[in-house]
Amino acid sequence: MPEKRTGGRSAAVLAQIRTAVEDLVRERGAERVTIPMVAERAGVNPTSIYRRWGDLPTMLNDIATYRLDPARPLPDTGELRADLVAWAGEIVEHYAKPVNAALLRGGAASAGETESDCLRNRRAEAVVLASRSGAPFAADDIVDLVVAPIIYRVIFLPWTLTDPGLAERCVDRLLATGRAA
Amino acid sequence: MPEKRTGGRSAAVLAQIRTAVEDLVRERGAERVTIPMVAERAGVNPTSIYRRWGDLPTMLNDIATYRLDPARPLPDTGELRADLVAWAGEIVEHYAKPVNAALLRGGAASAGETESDCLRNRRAEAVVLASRSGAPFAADDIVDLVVAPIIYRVIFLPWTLTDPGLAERCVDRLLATGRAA
DNA sequence: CGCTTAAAGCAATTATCGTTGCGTTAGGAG
DNA sequence: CTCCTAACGCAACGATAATTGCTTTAAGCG
Repeated sequence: MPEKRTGGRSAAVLAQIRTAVEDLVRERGAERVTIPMVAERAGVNPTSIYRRWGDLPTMLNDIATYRLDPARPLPDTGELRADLVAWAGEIVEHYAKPVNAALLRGGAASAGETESDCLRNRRAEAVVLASRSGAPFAADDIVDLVVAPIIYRVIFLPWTLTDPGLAERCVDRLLATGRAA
Repeated sequence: MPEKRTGGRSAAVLAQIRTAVEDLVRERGAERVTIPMVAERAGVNPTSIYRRWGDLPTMLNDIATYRLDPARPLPDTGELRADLVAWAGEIVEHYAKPVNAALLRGGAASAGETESDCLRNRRAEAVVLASRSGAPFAADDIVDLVVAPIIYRVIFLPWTLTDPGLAERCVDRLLATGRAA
């Protein structure tokens, strides 16, 4: 049995590295971060990082993936629109934090080969929400009409994220399209 | 008169650098490209690049900006839907090329401070198209409903760009929303 | 509680990046 | 054609990133 060692010191090191990455990425932006830098901030030897991930983009992707809530409960008020608004609001709120936005941008740079875990999760959530209410629209519609506009703003127009009506507007457009179809 | 020297050798060097960047970015992804690398591929001295752009993100942004047609004529068939579909189709087609997608991702990494020229142009085009037909919807709607879904797919789901109905679907959603409002 | 060995630390080495000063080439204006 | 100088090439340097061999620590298993 291949023994793997995920706990104890390794876990501690990993945690230190994670917070170091998050701090640095927030302070300087994903691309002005280097591995030795992270190592120093984390109080860890650079070698450990090189050996574990090999490469900075790889590491960033991994950290970014972890960052988003693995299995949080989805909103379930019984009313579809309210659920969707709450869900979209969570996404907006999450990426309104500069750390998460920076990590997303960093991840975007090396995305494109396989769908990043990051967004696959969102897609899955969308499917759950859609099917729960008898699926008046496809998961793709949710992605196109809610996720995409939000993520686009996060990456390219971050200062528009404070707009309080954003989530609602996206959801209403989605519902309108669902009705029309 | 500030003499500027845009032709001859400088132009040749620039062209070599451009194709080198495009090749490398396509081959390895924007994050794994370095300036010395580009210089070698271009058969040019690294110093020239450092002096011209200063650093890599700046250079990538500049190349990417150039890449998208600076002042091409917008489609004008007289019919709104056709114009929009053609316009959206152009964007899809443009970013369906791996080079352009990779450059966009590279730009995304350093975006967020100021709106990248890249997307500002698109926004401007959207305004023109909207106002031409008596503006049944805001520029923001075009961005949210057409640009965002496309760009989102370019970055995170590039393999879905081959979908031939994408542009039309986005435009139709936009028109539906316009009617509803 | 020991054994085994995965993972972290350490140190020395190599590779690579980015900078700078200076000489060379050639674009553009007169 | 000639002059001026912008832009490129070259070479040397300092700084930092990445690699590698070896040692040390401690996770997971019996």
